[in-house]
Amino acid sequence: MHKIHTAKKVFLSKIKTYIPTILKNYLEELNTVQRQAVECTEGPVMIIAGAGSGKTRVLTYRIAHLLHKGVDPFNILSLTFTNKAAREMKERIKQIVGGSESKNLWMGTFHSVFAKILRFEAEKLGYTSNFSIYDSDDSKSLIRDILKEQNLDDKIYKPAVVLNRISSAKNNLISAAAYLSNPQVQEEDRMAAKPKLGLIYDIYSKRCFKAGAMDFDDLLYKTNVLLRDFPEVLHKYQHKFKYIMVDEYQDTNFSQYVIVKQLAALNENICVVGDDAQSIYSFRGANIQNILNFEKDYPDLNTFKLEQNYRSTQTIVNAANNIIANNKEQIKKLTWTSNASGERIKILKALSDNEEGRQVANAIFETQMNQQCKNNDFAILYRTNAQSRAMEEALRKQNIPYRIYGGLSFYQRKEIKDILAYFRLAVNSHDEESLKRVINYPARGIGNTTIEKINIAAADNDVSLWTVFENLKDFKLDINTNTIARLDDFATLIKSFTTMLNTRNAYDLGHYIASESGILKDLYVDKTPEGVSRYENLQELLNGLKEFSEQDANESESDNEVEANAKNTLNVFMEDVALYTDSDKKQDDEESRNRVALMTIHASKGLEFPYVFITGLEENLFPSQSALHNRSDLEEERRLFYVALTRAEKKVTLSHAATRYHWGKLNSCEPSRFIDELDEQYLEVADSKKNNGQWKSFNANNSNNTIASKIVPKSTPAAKNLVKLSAVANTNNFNNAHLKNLQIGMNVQHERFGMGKVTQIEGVFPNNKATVLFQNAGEKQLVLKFAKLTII
DNA sequence: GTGTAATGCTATTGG
DNA sequence: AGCATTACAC
Repeated sequence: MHKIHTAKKVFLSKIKTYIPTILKNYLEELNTVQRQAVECTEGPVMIIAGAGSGKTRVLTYRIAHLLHKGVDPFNILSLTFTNKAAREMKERIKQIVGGSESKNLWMGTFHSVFAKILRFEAEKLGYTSNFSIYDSDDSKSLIRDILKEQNLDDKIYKPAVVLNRISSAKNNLISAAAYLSNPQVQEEDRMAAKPKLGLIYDIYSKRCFKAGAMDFDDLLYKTNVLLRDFPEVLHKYQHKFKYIMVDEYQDTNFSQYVIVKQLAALNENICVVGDDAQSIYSFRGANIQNILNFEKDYPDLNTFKLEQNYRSTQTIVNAANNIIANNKEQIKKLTWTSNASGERIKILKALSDNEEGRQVANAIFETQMNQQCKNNDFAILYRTNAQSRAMEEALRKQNIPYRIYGGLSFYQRKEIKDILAYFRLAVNSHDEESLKRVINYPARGIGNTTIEKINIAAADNDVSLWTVFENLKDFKLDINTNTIARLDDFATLIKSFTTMLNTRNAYDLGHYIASESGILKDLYVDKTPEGVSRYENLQELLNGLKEFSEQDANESESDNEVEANAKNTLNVFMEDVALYTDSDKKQDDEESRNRVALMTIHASKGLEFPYVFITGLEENLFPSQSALHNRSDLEEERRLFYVALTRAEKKVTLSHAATRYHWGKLNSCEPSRFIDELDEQYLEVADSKKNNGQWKSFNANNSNNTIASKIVPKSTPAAKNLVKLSAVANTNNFNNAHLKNLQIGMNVQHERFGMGKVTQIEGVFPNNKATVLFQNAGEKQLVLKFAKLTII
């Protein structure tokens, strides 16, 4: 108690310096525990924050509080899970303490913060500050090359699997040398019939280094190497980051854990925030033990548990607790809410994945008609990205605008990767993956045989491809003079781009490269719809460059000491671009924001929506097939379901389909065990679970027809079910039969919108829509089978 | 060396 | 089903 009091005094004394903005007393917006967590700024702190418990608010205010106490923003490091979260948090802090202070905070994802530090310290590791960042496609492509060169079978050494192995080695701080010399690891690989994994890892690392490139895991791994091998660097950052905060701590891996531990070792002002119940990233090395063991690392720890949920209804909170109670491993906590009990969870049963989409789209439409709400009040969540297609089609048919988050991101599109490869080459010509990508795109007569010869020369002399390029004559290659000339032209082109890096801004140079490389023309000429879309994407990237180039110099001025007057160049743009994701893209206008959100459950972490649809609740899909055979994987799937449920504020709707396409083949599906785990008291239809079991007998391998009676002969028990189900699905269609004779000009009464007049009718009953002009509510489009309308 | 047809692989989640 | 790589004709 005493501590809290002191902290408040300090805060009050500071008030004089921030007169206008401070008037809002942020501490009063917090509940007791939240406030304690905010005010406990010294020493190790762990905040166990249940879903919707105001975690972001606590983190934000804690930083604001530190600033008010007079801590220099340069001394605060805050690690978030996404760049978007960092941006939003910065924005809120700015509102509380004012802009000039918040700018200098170090805030971002592990990857972006430590990429920045690595660029600063690159020389110590033998890199230059302009190193490339390989994304996983680059990494896999490099692995494929290595396999070819080593004559290894890519069916045994699948690139994705190899990369995973390398990735988990790095995340556990095992170097290639350590990997090769560890008898246990070697034995493991021999047993798995993949004895060459260590060799591949070793070559892979060397090739990345030669190309001046780091992959995603290197950004963490090399940071560890830096802090381990250069004590003066460690000391520097230990002194710099006097206060460290880590969000979503349950999803950090060993490599991240060690970085944080090292940096915090001097001051021990380390605050981690997390929820073990929401740990869902073990597949990329996240270790739930980091949060479970935090107490052992810091025995004099202060722990705060945020257990009151401000987001969801009681039904949702209780149902989520009911689900997570099935997990064995967890920190005990009781999440509760004082919100209303709210609506029960609804379950939609569909015959096929397409029908599931239709039902979800209809339900959204219906909710929008009954409750006045916007498109962005809805989210459709799924376990795998492939499920988005059926949802998209259904939403398009209903004319409901939507936006897909994740999936194939903008920056992963071929045309974007192509132009970025040129940019990367301009910044770092040794970047091997970029060079291979565009050396003959657009086609300039440099074929595989020539590239192969250069490859061999580079490998024989242990230099990068670019070094061979730059010194073609010295390598005495067996290439005809014509081709030599083309190679020289290409090298000259790239060099000319490089020389312009410091003399032109990002947009000018980007546009110049797009046109000089021939990409702009190549995409412009293609008038197919896909080609047009590619051209538009390229334009969008260039627009982004333009915005970047025109950024107010003041905005970015404070960032760091170097490059005082070179903030708008292409190399600066390229520093972050590899770490951008779709959700980092700004979307300020109402039109692009007011859309139904479609995303995987993983991508929904940290977000909230009034209405949430969790789709594809089927065995082998959710929980995923690969999670069924061991307890901890299954528990992670269950935590994933917990995360999905707790995204919702008002209402959750679950859906599952009896059949689903998988690789072009129709499969039958059983409802998920997670539905059975939900207590019936939380479900809208009490008997909705009763007939689940009978679906097992349904086999739809030879049909893609959605009309039930046509699929299976009526005599079988399964057929009876189907008829019954389709009847259920159809009841909605006919409960508005009295509207069959609705005509233009008729006066009608709506449950919510009041009196109105029909101005237009389109479509055929019962799938028709009417446009009604209401006296008070304005013009509305109503689908008649759902509309709460009466003819007057 | 380039363009098109055939083949084969993929889809668990992501920075 | 959709995309990427490979095979083969020009």
